[in-house]
Amino acid sequence: MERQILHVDVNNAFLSWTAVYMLKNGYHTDIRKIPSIIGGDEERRSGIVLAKSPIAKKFGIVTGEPIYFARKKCNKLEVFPVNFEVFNKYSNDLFKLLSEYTDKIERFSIDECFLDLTHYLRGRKLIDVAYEINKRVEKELKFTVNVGVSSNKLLAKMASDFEKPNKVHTLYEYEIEDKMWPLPVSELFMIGRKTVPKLYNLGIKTIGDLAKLDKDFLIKRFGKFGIMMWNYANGIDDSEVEERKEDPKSIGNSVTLPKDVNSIEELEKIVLALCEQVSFRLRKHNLIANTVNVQLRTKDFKDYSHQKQLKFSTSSTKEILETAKEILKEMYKNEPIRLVGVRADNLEDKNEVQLSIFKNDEKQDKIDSVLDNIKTKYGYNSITRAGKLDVENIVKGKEKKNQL
DNA sequence: TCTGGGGTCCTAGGACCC
DNA sequence: TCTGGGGTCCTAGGACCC
Repeated sequence: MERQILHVDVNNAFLSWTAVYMLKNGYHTDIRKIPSIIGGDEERRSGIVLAKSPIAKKFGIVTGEPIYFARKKCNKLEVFPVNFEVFNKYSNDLFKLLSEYTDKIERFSIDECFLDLTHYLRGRKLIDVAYEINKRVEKELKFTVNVGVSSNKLLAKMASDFEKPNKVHTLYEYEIEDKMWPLPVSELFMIGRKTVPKLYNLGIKTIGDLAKLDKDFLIKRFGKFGIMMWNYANGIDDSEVEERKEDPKSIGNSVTLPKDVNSIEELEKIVLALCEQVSFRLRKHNLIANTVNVQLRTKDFKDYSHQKQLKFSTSSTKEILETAKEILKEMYKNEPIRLVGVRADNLEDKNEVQLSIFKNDEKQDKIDSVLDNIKTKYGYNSITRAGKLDVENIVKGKEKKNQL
């Protein structure tokens, strides 16, 4: 039985949501209608373009490029900051509206959802539901979405990426040849900037070129990734719409430093702040981690990371911090560091793990839980450990940025 | 005034075991 | 003399996504 899948994608999400929020709060200009972007903080060296208005796009501004470059392309460009509280609110509003149509709904990212309506159409046509969602979102939420209509997730997602904004598109199997195969291969989901030149060297320029290629050749050349590329180019995707994302597989926190840091003492303070974030979020999810990973980025953008397994899984700030410091000491080569990250991996559900008497440090658990309650109640920065104070500004506000 | 931060998944190579 | 082969686990790095 053919499945009935929709993909809903918010047009210029961060910019649209900011526009709606500002209009609602008395601002008279709709920033969607001027050359504008949502950008990071240039002084904190996180100044990249996160979203752009259609007019900004016409000036050649692309997502991900430094704001500095974007300004050179358009001197009238207006730059607005991110506000994840606002974004999460509108994201939730959208999810709520879409949940009226099916229980089988997957939040793919802050601004994208998949809906499986196979058993929820009640005699209606999928395309009619798609148009209704498109119209309702615009009318009730004041921002616009593209809706992709098809029989699997990949095709629905490719469809929603066709002409924007505020459009409904179908991409059924019989339409693949006409609608998808002529597109440049870079448009295919999962074909990124490293793969495009490799395919280009093989004479593959369009998705159609890729689809018609010998599957075994691709497997030999790209392994598992080759199978996936070939399947996607041919519109094949059996993956289910996941009603509920399982627990995260890792939890991390990283920060670009306002200035390069070249002292282990300074780095340790930053690691402390990051460990507090990571372990706090672990406990919030009721998860414990078996592996701690530390990432460093040098001033010339070389990334490296080291990890260490713990004897016993934990969510204790103290234990994660101790391990992270050990790793840092081992890997740090006395060079200017631009970014520091801490990540907890190999997560397990705390309730499902039989806690041994030795690893269950009840006293530390209690301290963490008291601190967590205060943080939850009064906001994350209401309480800090002694060493953290002078890096507060660096990490300040970051906990609010965590998408989903 | 140049380049975020949150993730997932895959691979190659080394250690170690039988 | 000439140094297997399969399997698992771990690590570091790199690809991709939004």
